[in-house]
Amino acid sequence: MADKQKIKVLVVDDEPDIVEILKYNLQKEGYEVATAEDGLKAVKTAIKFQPDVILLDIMMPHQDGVETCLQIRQIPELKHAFIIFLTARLEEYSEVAAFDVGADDYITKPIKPRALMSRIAALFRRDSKKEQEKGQIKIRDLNIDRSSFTINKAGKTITLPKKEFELLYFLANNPNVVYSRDELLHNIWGSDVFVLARTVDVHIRKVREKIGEEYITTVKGVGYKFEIG
Amino acid sequence: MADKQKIKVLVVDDEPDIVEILKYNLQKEGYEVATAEDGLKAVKTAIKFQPDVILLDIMMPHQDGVETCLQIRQIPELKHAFIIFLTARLEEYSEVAAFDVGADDYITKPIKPRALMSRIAALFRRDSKKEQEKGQIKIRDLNIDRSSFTINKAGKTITLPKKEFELLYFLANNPNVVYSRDELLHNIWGSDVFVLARTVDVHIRKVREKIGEEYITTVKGVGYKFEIG
DNA sequence: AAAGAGTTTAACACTAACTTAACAAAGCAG
DNA sequence: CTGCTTTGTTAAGTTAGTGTTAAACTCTTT
Repeated sequence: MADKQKIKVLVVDDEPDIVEILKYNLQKEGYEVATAEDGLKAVKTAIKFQPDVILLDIMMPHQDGVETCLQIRQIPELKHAFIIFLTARLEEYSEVAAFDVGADDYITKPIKPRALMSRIAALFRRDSKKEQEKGQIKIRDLNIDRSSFTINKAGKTITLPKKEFELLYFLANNPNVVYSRDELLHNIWGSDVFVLARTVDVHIRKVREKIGEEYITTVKGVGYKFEIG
Repeated sequence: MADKQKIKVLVVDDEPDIVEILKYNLQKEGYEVATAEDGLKAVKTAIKFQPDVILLDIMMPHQDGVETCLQIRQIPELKHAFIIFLTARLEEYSEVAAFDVGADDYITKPIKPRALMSRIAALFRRDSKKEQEKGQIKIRDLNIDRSSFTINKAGKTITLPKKEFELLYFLANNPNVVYSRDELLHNIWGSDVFVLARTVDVHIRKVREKIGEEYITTVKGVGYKFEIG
């Protein structure tokens, strides 16, 4: 998240207005942006530009988004790229078809830039989690297992609900680092969700209740951290 | 949270009720607020007030929000300002038109104050992250770690409360420089806080108590400094 | 449409942290 | 040394921040 500046986004749409709006907003957020006006040019540009994210309109002249997506997915250098479809609500491409073709997400027009930014950010949140690969954290006497949403402590297995688990997982993954409630909300709930910061307190409470008080400590006026060492 | 006071928001709507609600909520969150009741007055007020965020109703007498937005975007001093449109759902200004005109976001009425606050906060989140780029100080036999608000000394880890940590961190960051109590208050408590200078003494005491007497020395008649070399 | 788990909000209780105050000790000028 | 000023230290008062519980809401399942 810290190196958002370097993330490259390719915007593909035949309507110059939309391209401009998206480009403006993306650049404002610190992304590097390239554009293309149809599917054929999109593929060429993508090869040169090596984008991390491709925003792809479905309805385009010459070659539509679905076909373009298929082509891009064939190119080894672009396999890591996220592809997000942009669809007018009336265009009845089924969502399933879009995902079938290798898209990572889709957004219906009219596009709210804030929502779009959130989704892009979310993609990288998810991705960075994948990079951690393990899914398992062994820390102190806890064994935290992402695949089953369980904690193992001294032979006992505790299953946590989603949010509680994510909270513990996030903190345990960054031990000894203090996170404010807002940071925790942003990282776990997502940036497009509007919840009170105090919600975090309640979840902390539940986690402590279930795993014990000795792991998560409060730094008053700042936030919470997972204690280690 | 400490520097939120400085963020200025201009609320523009022809319905006094809405203006009041927004003003009340924004002020409660620590924003500085100005208001205007139509597009023409909005432009004038904006020039004087130099807001960081402008909340702009679309349907207004005399001059609507879209036109107003266009004008504001022409003014160099206001180019950095975030513009958020407020729209009734039934007003059929296309969203695309709104963004065309240079808006950063839009929110449909009825407005949930909490959601609005979250969005505004989100706009500035990136900036506040930059401040946190500070990190670790190694000085004498201390290891001062901002991310966890802890001091490590000879293998022992000490967690300090916020103010005490900030005090030590500030002094250690400028070793051998003497700061008066007022300077410390200004730099750590903030320039707009009214507390007695002697409060610093007590915090110095607590820090000395926790890390030892040998680091912070008193320069009588002047203030305190972190001793080194 | 009722039940139930998960989540969020709201309300009240509690305490660490902060501030103030008050007195003791130390430094300094004469 | 004596009186005055500045700082140390402790304790008591106050507040902001957090803990805690319960109720409300959402979403899914039956």
